[in-house]
Amino acid sequence: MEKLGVELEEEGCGNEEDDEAWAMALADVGAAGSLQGVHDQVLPTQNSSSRVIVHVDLDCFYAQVEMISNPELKDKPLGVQQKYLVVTCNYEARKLGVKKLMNVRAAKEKCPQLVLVNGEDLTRYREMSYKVTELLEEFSPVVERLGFDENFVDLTEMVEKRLRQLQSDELSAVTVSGHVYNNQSINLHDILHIRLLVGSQIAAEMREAMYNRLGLTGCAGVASNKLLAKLVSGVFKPNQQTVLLPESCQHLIHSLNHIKEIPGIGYKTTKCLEVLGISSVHDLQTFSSKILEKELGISVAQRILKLSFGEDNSPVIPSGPPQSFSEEDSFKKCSSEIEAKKRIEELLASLLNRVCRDGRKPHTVRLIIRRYSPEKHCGRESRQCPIPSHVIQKLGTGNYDVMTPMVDLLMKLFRNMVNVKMPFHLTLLSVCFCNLKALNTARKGPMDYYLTASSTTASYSGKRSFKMKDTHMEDF
DNA sequence: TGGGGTTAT
DNA sequence: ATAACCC
Repeated sequence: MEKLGVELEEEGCGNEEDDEAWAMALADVGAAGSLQGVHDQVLPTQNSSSRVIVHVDLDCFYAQVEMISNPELKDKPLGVQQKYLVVTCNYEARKLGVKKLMNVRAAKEKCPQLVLVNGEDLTRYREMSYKVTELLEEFSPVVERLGFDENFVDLTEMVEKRLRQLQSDELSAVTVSGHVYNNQSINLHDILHIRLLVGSQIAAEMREAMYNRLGLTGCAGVASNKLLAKLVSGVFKPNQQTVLLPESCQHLIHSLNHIKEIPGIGYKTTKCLEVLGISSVHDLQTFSSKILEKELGISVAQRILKLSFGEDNSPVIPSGPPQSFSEEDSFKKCSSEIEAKKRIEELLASLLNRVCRDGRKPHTVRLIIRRYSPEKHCGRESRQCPIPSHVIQKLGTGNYDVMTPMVDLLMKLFRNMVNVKMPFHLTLLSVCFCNLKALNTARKGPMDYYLTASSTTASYSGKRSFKMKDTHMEDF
């Protein structure tokens, strides 16, 4: 009995609603009579709420979108190119040795028949990405995006609801959809197993809907938290799904060859841990927490230590509409203010279209640059400022030139960062609109609350079509 | 390494 | 404003 408590992560304290849902599910199980033992087994863990989370991960997303756009590309090895990189490729190409983020030359060398399409314009990918998120939101509104091609959904409530609607004699007939991690045996007397199996059925329905309605395939992983759901979703790879039962949690986490494979332990932390002689999950699990806290800070140390045990109490946070819109362009060299201005104008023109279609208004604009350095890692600098309110007003309207004041503003930010009287060498420019507000919230008073609250709730997809009066941009 | 995103400090 | 993380 204690063992069960250990293998469940101690998720954040269950709220009242969770506990109520628990009690109802347990009542149903109890009614099954022969399943009476479930009570004794599960009740001790009730105070630590147990969730059912699915991680949905589209297969080579950009390549799939391209194949839908142009079906001739199906059954051919396809790569999506950004600058000199193949950022992703379909499975035909992978069979022939092409990898993600491979140099175009290396990819062509490995696979001369490789077909390449340019994927620098993310518009269609972004649109399809939000269609996926919105489809998943139909199942449960609690959907968190991770990049363009991954989503987490908290299925806990949906699972409880389905269990409540099951007849007691149907409980023992619940089946899994897809793979069970580690081929672990299912115990239908274990309510945790039952819940996760119902989660696997919902995951299958989600993948079916994605395929039928959007033509997209993907993987899904079902587990009791985001970390485990994400790790398990990748176990069977294209277009399959896997559920993790609690007893195989340690097996999963120890199947990782290196701590850098744990989501949440990134480049910097990995470097830091390497210096401490930590490279395997076991190394991290058994390392002194005090020393770790001193090296990484208490926050990171405690979080990654828990991650190493497969524990992750972070909630699925509904993403809602985006917090920012940005467009960037990288290049070999930009060394004149004139050229920078031209590039900034292009970025801005696309952004204004996007912001306009969103309907909300950005109140802040930011300019980001990357300076050339012989072979150092990134290092970006940025300057931001509020957007003057008279410019904000014109943003949605489509008439009058909002380009000119915005370009002027951005060039001021540019000159604030770059001393244009000295030689410079930039390799990236990016413009970002952020601090998005629902309406012109400049007014104060009781109405303000209602105005902002309602339109933030709306689902996110392209509304409001609009044509720019501004010149040039996407001539080709 | 691209062209995006997020949150924490 | 930067730095870390994610894809």
